[in-house]
Formats: sequence, structure tokens, C-alpha cells
Amino acid sequence: MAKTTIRDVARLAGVSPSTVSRSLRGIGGLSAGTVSRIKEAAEHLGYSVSPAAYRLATGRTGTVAVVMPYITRWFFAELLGGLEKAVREGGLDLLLYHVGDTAMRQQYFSSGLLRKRVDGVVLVTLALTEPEVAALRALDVPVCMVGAAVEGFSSIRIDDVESARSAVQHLVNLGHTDIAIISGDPHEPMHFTVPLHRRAGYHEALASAGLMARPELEAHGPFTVEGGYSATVKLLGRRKLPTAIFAECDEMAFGALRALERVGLRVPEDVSVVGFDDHPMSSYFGLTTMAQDVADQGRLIGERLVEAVMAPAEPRPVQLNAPTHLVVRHTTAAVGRRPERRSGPAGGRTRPSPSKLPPGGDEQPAGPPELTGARQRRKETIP
Amino acid sequence: MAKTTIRDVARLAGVSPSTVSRSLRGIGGLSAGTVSRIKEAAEHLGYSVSPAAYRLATGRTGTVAVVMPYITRWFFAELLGGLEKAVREGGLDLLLYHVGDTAMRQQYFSSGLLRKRVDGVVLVTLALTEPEVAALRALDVPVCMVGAAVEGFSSIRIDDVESARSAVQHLVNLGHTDIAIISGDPHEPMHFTVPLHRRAGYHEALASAGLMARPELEAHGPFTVEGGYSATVKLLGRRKLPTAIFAECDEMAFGALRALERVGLRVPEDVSVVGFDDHPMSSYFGLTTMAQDVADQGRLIGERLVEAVMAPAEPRPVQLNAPTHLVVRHTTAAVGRRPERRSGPAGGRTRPSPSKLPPGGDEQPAGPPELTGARQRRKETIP
DNA sequence: GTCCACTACGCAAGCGCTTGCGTGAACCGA
DNA sequence: TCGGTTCACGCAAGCGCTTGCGTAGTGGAC
Repeated sequence: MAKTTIRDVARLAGVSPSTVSRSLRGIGGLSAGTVSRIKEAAEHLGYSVSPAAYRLATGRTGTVAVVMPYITRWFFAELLGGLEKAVREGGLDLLLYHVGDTAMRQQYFSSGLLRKRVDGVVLVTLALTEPEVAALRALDVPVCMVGAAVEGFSSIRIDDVESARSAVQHLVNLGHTDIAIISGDPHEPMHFTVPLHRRAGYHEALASAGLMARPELEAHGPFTVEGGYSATVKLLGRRKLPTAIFAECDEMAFGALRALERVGLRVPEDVSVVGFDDHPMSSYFGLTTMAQDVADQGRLIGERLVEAVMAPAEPRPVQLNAPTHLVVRHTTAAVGRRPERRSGPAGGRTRPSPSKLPPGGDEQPAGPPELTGARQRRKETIP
Repeated sequence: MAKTTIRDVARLAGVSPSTVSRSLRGIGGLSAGTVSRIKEAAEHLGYSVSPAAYRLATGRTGTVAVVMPYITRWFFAELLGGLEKAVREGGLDLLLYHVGDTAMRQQYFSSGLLRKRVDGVVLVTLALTEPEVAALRALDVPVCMVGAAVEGFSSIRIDDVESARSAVQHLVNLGHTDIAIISGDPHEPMHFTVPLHRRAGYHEALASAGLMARPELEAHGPFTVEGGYSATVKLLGRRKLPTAIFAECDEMAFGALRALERVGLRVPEDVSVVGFDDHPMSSYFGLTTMAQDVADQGRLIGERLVEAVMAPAEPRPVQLNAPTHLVVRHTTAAVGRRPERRSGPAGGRTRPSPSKLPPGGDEQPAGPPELTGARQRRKETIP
């Protein structure tokens, strides 16, 4: 059972291997009777074509690679989920490559680790060097990118600059003038562009509001809770305190909230915070944030790649633009005053006694945090 | 460049393809001069063996599959990260399979989707049926499991029962007698065993403390923040309120904290909460939890699989036991009284004025939450 | 100088599948 | 009834690599 070949099927069906191949491959010119006899025999023997032989004969691997700099971080895991689904539904296998550092990038791109191994590849948030792009082109397979774009490759991305600008504009609209940013380190070795773009959007918003960009309002750290925490601590140690903080991603915003809480600053009364991504925990924190649908981006680019891999002639690359929209929750308020209405103790400020527990009845109709806590929610969608 | 074959190399080096193959493969019996000439030629041409041909000729795929029911959830993403690293370092490729529902399981196991496609597979937290086990054995490749164990397969897992028991025992030790559990749905279709085991540990702890298991202290939900939130809401809607809650995973615990906060119950003054996993955000919440090192489990089982795949004769399967340990933070306290000493506003109770900001100096030595907020931390390690 | 045991390498047969080309049989109209 | 199509399928040549076996060439022992 483990090693039935096409010949076994052919023999059982009383035909030649080539006929079996054609039948299984759905190539015409076969009589209906033969086809069904073959299908039956194949089924009976539990036959499945040997991928290795198929690959060698056709040159097609039926496999695509996804290479990403992180796996465990929310954005990447989420994207991978959407991608896997699309690729699987397209009938392709998904090879996972993690590029931890620049040395590994060398391996993956320059040396042909991917060569002859995949029919397509998707790169996630990788800012490629010229040699890397050249190596990728030499692969001669469709390449898709998310969070970046290169001439000749399909891509999907949000408009980081405009989205960040819009997030910061929200703070401006609330009257804030001392708006800080906690951003990714602009000098990390992988040269991610996301931090750069979001920072640019921050500066754009400031400029268009006639505000000066002041270095003491900027702090860096990795895109993690701890990164946001320590960046905020840096911010708080400086002379001038901001009344609002723009975090380049939600994880950093969580860290910021934590740091603010620890020094006794209230959010949003003392400091407004806006994040970026709409991480699932954001609704939990009531975090105002610029939302994007990451799983959907994975799905879309996955479908695009499947299409390109399957198509006889490679279709023109497309540059997709994923939408973002501001989700206003409870971490932002007009400068200097309390938010208009708060739904319950969302900020942990008021503490009703336990007697305010929901009245009896086993199935209290209290939905998830997002639903019940979204009184003053609002959306603004960007292209 | 994209299609240099072994023959090109052979020609350049002035030898036969078989000699090139032996040389590249490191098989002895070749003169040093020939070897270096071949290496040089190969390098010059940028040659790399065709995986497809290699596979067809040897029957080895150089690839392993990891199949998991979730990708985006923390545990799985984390595990995948450790796994990928180990597998990559072992020189193997990693194929990612997501089994969403039981129908897909059918596909993956019964139909030989994996057959002839991989040299090994690792299953994550999948409770296999007999036919599935049989299908897996029929693959005739090493199989590794995490979070489960099957005779003949290597595995790594924590002791869920004992760890859960120990977590609940912590609550018992604090004097709690009304201890609730929010657990995974025992009747979900995938038959995950983790919720079952952790629930069993909960019951063991109760029993050994002479406490009755009361159904009104149990609520179910998926292993997510929202699952924990809604399960807790159910709990709070019942007649008798618990003084402590054991959440089967940290995400659920986060949801529980949120639900408690929303009804004005203080943690840990009114209700203690203990989670399971030590999710990175747990230190952020000050959550007391039963910690496990998931990435390390991925690494270990990955190395194990590599070993088994590479070995000429398959080594005996091993059952690894990963340790867990209780991390006591700020969400648990003795029943009916305030915690002894709290480090700052960790629970969000006291609100010092902004004047209590860290004194000047740009680099306040305030580490990540874990470090500065761990005054009353303690560890207990389980085998 | 002969014989033998190595050494270092080439030959060729696969691995299991695809596919261009070729061919016998069935089928058509005349 | 017959030549020409069309249909349905078989042949065999690869795809690029590995490997068991065979064999020139080399060196040493006699």
C-alpha cells in the first residue's frame, strides 16, 4: 500500500501507465469506460502519485515557500494563518522559512536554497537589497510580497504612511500638541520599512498641523510589549511629558499602557494612547488603534500566488492595497479633559461594589469586550 | 545558472556524473585532487542538486511536516517557532499543515496526503483516533507528538493533570474553598485532551483538599480571551460567587480578569485568578500562572525528529516530559484579605499623582514588567 | 617481470512519472 | 467496399540524480 506505483494501477486497469497518467491528470482523449476503470483501480489500491517523480518529470514542485522574519509575533502568525489556508485550498504545499538574521538571508537568497525547491515564494515585510532581488528574479518563479513592494513582484500592503498619519491626526483633532511616538528602532539590521513609514506618517501629521517634531518625543524599541514599555519609560524620564503617545504597533501600545499605569498616569485623562494593528487584545484594553485585517492580507496574497503558480503564462504582477481604519475606543480623549462618557469601569477607574454584579440568570447577555465596550466606537476607512 | 545539472559539473571537472555525486555526498574512495576540482566546478557553476531528482533516486524527501489545529494561537505559534529552528538546523524543510476541522483530518490522515511527501511528521495536541494512528503508522516514517502520546511515537508533553492540580493547590493553600474553573469545552469535535487533563487536575486538587466539585463552579469556552470572558460572565451570573478562578490557559485568564473588572470585582482582593502557560502578556497583567516553555518543547521535539529522520536505523521512540512551574504574581492572594505588600499600582488600585514619575535621567533603570514587578514571585517546578 | 590487491573512477540501471509521437481500430462518407 | 479521419491508447525517451558493479590503472610483494 505504501508503495503502489502507477504501473500497479495500470496493470489492474488493464492499460498502460501513460493512460493512467493522462486519466488522473484529466487530459482528454480517453474513453469514459477506461477513465472510470482507472479511477476505480487507483482508489482500490489507495494510489497517489509520487510527488518526487511528478516533480522530476514536470519540473513543477507543487510547493510554495513563505519566508518571514518572525513566526511567533501576532502579525506574522496571523498572516501565516490566512496564507496557509489559501495555499492549501489552491492545492499547494507550504514550506516555512524563518530568516532570523542577515546571515540567514544570505543563505536563503544568494545561495540558491530555494532554487528548484518551490514554484513560488512570498516574502513578508522584508526590505530586500538589490542582490537579493536579483537572486529572487533568478529563481524564475512568481514572487509575492506583503508589507513591501518591488517592481515585477505582486504585493499587498497597507499604506503605512497614510494610516499612521491618520492615526496621529486623530490625536491632533483631539487637541493634542505634545504627541510622542514609540517606534521601532530605525537602525536595526534587517532594515524593516514599516517603522520608517509609520514614523514618516507621524511626522506628516505633525507638520500638517503646524507642530514641530521634537526628538525628545521619540523613543525606540522592538515591536513587543516590553519594547513599548521600555520606550515609554524612556519618554517618561524626560523633561517634557507628552499628552499623547502614538505606538507603532499594538504590542508596543500595551507596553505603553502598562508603563503609564505604573507611574500613575491615567489613560486617557492624562495621556492618550493610540496603537496600530488592532491586535485581538486591543479591544480588551479598549485601545484606540488603526486596524488592519492581517489574515485577509495573507489570504489575498496567497490566492494571488496560487493563481500565478497555476497559470500557464504568468499573469502581470499586481500591487494590492489593503484597507485600514481607525477604531476609536477608550484610550484617546480630548487633551486636558475627561472623556465624555465611559461605559463602566473600562479604564479601571471606578470600582462599583460587588452588589453591581449582573442580576441572576445563568446566561447573562454580556458579549465579548469588543461588543459591549464599544459605545463610542467610530470608524474611518482608508483606501 | 538556474538549470545547471550534475552533468555540467562533471564535464567541467572532467569526471563522470557519478563521481560528482559521490564527491558532493562525501562518499569516500575519491582522490583529494578530484574532490577539490569538483567542488570548485560546482561552486563556479553555482550548482545545487535538484531536490526532486534526489528524492526520486533516494526516496528521501528531506522534508518533515508539522500538522497543527491552530496556527495563530500563542501556544502553536510559539511551538512552531522552536520547531522550525530545530528542523532548519537539522537541514530539513518544514511543511506546514493546518487541520481546521475533522473533515480535514480525514484528508490528511486516511487519504495519504502525507505519503511519499515527508520523511517525518510532528502532530501537535491532536488526539488521534485508532484509524488515524494506523494511517500514521502506515506512513512508515518517524512520528513525533507534542501534547499527546501514542505507543510507538516519540512525544513531548507537560503533565497537564499534575500541573493543573498544583496550580489549583496554590489556591487551596491560600485558603480558597470556592474555586471555580473556566475550561475548554469538553465536547468540542476535535477531542483535545488538554482541557480534559487540566480539568482532571482541578478536580484532583479539590478532592485532596476535601472540597466538593460543584457544577455551578464550572464554565466552558474556547481557549481565547473571549472564551474566558464569556465563561467568567456565566460564572458571575450564578447564585454562588467563587473566591478564586482557575483558568485553563492564560488567554482565558485575561478574559476572566476583564470580566471581573467590568463588574467591579477586585483581583486579588475579591477574586484570585490563576492561569496556565505563562503567556508573554501574563507578566504584564501580573497574572499568577503555571508556566511552561513552549518554544523549548518545539525545539526538543524538532531535534528528536531530525535525529530519527537522519538515523540509518530508526531509534527507539522516547517520551519526553517538559517541566512546568508556578509563577506567583499578583492575581492570587489569601482568601478574604488584601495581599501583604503590593509593588505600586500593579492592580490599578492606588493612583499616585504624576509627581511620582521617575526622577530625571533619560535611562530610568525600570526593566520590563516581569523584572520590576516580581517582588513576591516564587517558583515551584514540577518534574 | 608477473601477479594480486587495492584505489579511483566510469557504466548503466533504475527511482516513478509525464508526454510527444506513433499506430491499430473504429468510423465516416462516397 | 475502400481510403482517409478521428479516436483511444501504447511506446519510449526523458526529468536529474544515486549506486551496485565492473574495470582500468597503480603499487607492492615475490
